[in-house]
Amino acid sequence: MRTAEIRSRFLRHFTERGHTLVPSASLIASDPTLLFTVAGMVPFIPYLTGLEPAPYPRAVSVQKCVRTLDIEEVGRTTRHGTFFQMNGNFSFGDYFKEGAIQYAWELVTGAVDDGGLGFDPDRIWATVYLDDDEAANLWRQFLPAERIQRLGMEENYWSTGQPGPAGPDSELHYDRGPEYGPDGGPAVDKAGDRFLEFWNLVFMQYERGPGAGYDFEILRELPKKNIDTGMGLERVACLLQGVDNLYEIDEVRPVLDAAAELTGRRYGADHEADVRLRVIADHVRSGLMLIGDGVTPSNEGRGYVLRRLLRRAVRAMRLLGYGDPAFPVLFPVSRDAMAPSYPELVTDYDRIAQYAYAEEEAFGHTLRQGTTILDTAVRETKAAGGTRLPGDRAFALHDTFGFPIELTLEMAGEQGVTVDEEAFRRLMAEQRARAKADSQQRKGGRADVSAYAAIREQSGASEFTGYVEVAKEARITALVGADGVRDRAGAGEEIEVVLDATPFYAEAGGQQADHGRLRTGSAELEVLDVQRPVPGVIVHRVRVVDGEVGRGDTVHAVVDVHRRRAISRAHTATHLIHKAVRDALGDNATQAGSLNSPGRLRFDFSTPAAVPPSVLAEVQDQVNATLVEDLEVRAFVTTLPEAKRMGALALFGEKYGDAVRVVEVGESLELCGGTHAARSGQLGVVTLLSESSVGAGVRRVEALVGMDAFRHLAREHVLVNQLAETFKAPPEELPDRINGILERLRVAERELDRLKAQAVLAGAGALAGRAKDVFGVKFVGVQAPGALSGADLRTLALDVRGRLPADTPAVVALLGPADGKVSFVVAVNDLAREWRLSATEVVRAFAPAVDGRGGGRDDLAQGAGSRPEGIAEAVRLAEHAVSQRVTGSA
RNA sequence: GGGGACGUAGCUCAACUGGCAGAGCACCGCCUUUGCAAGGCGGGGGUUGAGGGUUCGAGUCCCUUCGUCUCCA
Repeated sequence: MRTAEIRSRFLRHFTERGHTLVPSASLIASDPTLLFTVAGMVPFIPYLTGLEPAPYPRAVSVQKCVRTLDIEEVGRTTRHGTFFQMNGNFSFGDYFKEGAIQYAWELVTGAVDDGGLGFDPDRIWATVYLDDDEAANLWRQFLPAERIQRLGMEENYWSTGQPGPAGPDSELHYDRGPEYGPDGGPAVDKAGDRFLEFWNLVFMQYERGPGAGYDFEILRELPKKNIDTGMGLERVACLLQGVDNLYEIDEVRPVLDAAAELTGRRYGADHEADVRLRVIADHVRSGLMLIGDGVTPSNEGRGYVLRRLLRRAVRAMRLLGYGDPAFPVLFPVSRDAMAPSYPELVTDYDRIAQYAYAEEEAFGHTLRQGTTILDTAVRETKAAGGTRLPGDRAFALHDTFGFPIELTLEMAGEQGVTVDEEAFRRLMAEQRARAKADSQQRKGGRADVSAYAAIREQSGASEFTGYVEVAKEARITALVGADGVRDRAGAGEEIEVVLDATPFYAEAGGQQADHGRLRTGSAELEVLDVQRPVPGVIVHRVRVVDGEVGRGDTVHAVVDVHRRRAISRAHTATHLIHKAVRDALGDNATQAGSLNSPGRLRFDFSTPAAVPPSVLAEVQDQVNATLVEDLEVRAFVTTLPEAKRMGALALFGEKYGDAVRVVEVGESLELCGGTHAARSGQLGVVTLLSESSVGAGVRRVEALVGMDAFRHLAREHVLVNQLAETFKAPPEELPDRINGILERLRVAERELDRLKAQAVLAGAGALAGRAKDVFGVKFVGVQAPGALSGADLRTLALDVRGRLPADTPAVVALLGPADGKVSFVVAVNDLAREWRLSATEVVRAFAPAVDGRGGGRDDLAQGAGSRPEGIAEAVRLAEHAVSQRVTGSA
């Protein structure tokens, strides 16, 4: 049975039994502390923990998941995949153990013709928690007692590790037969090779207290018990397709085969090669799905995990002897294998391919660079007589240049050199420890998020009324200081205020927070920032300007309208720019972030290359044309499916509830929770300031809106007029005029340099003629004419040296006073150096006479001093140094 | 978030412990030459990413900042 078929049967089974079908959430988890959606229940956490009321009593989903914790195991075991799909049915205070077990049994053993999965009931085993008699008894309806086993907390108890819901669970296993291991059921087959676990039913029954591991207290029974199940889609596919491991199911195997063909390998012939092929198949699929959900390769967070997956796949191809770009072959294969379940992969493929191929190419660059560095490291190791590459070299290759250790091992081995792997691993461990220590230290800062959740529990969510009003009477429901919740605050203090309702917009979606004032009968507070630390709680960070406030006080909340409007105009402009950018560059140019501040905006979007000025001009033109039309900005609330039907743009990874807000301006239609201008005409003018790169594949434009834009343009206008005035040319001729001037300036400067050099060198002949004979050495020691810079002096000295016969040892020492200082140069010819005369030594010998210092090389040295009166003495000392050296060595 | 490396001519890169900013390719001109990456001679091209500091002197050392690459979390 194909994987897509199993998936649709699962969904049908539960929707027929009253479950609401919930589409898979994005792999980008809405919880910012989670890197990815790592389990089927992740999107339901708020309902399962009771944080939010569930919108339906029962639900079913097939959730995309990514886990990279066991990335090293991929390909080596049968069941580790970095991407997998979790089939799950959920009950929120509705049915409990009996329903969960019955539904599961019906689907698993139901006949294929009746929409079931058709497993042989005689091969199904169940495990339950030690004391869970209730579950055990329920299973007895379907299974003989000997195929129901009781296991401990390690296997059959579920908890998050935090205080909150917990409870026993029950797992279904399939007996693959004696060829996979001994009899005895899951209890003896801990590795799960024969009795493969494929469905876990979690019974959320209790509330647990704090404690590490399994050492915690059960506080009470939950008033509303929940069901959370997870059936590994790949595992079931494995079983129903009769293949050995998840890399051989229909959704993965084609990639494996394609990789085998590219590398000329036969799958099954060589264990190590098989592992690599499985790694490639797994990572390519994960990469495809992650990019599909809007993750892009980068050096941090999710993007880094993606990058690592893609690079590991490329690396495995290299190790199999294939060095050309492989993704253009492998990705389309993976896309076609996954398309039956995820048709959007086909429509989004251009965008996905763009990132994947670019990443492979970038890694190719890294590998080429690393190869040359590795080669020199190997050469140096050999030159030093060693046969073992030091661990720090291998680590530097990995750490600094991103060259994988496996390739280092392989390529060093080819050149007959081993690698100190132990040292390498030690350095890796050190780096890991550093990063860990740092993140531990950082954790302290955000512990108080729970405090805000508690406020919501107690006082309910704060209502945002700012779409329709900018002032409101409200009540203070909580005050939070640095040390926690408190009752009062006095003048001068900075605290956080939560209201039951507020017109203040909290920073979100790139739109900056409102500022303004809160006034009570006796106090005045200035709002400095507004944030929403947890959903439903809007926190105003304020400074108490005057008086004293307390919890329960009534306040008059007034938004700074001037700032709000300027921000709103920027936000509306962002939508228009987004639309224009997509019109100009294609729909692949999607928003990757934005910032809307008063009168100014920043808009990041993904696109492969720099945007040419002509396109920017086009974008700016289109936006301003929309402003002139003075279109109405319409905001309305609708359902997500309806919004999608209308073609509204939704950002990746954002979490939208059932009701979504849509903002429409002309042809621009976006899901958006921000505030906007009422009509596009209110924006006045939009002017693009710059276009730049944020990172690979992402560009940024910045723009001004309204009066800020106008003032900017006006300033530029004045500036151009000033320039026209200064250069005596009409504005349109300025570029030519300035280029002409620069060219003339360049010519003049070169001429000046030439004349100066001529002047400097004019005296060179005379100076050379004044050479004295000092014990066989031609010596020129003089105060140079005119005020020469150090560089000029050097040129002169070299010229003088050049004029002296090369077959006689020669020393030239020139000193030039300038601005109360003295610079000096000594040049020595080759023959003089053979006589062991060093320019540096000569300089050092006379420099003190002018309170100077200097040095250089044997043939040329220079320096400077601060006492021009000492020049004559210095010249004498120079000559003395030469004579001493010559006579001393003669 | 924490580390590491690198920013030098249009491109690829040199410049030893601080001491004359260079090479190859590309470009322009002239010459030579019917032959596939043609040869010879000559030439232009640089705020050594930016800013500050140390020093007689900084591409080189120190600090700040921007950018690129990379590892770890």
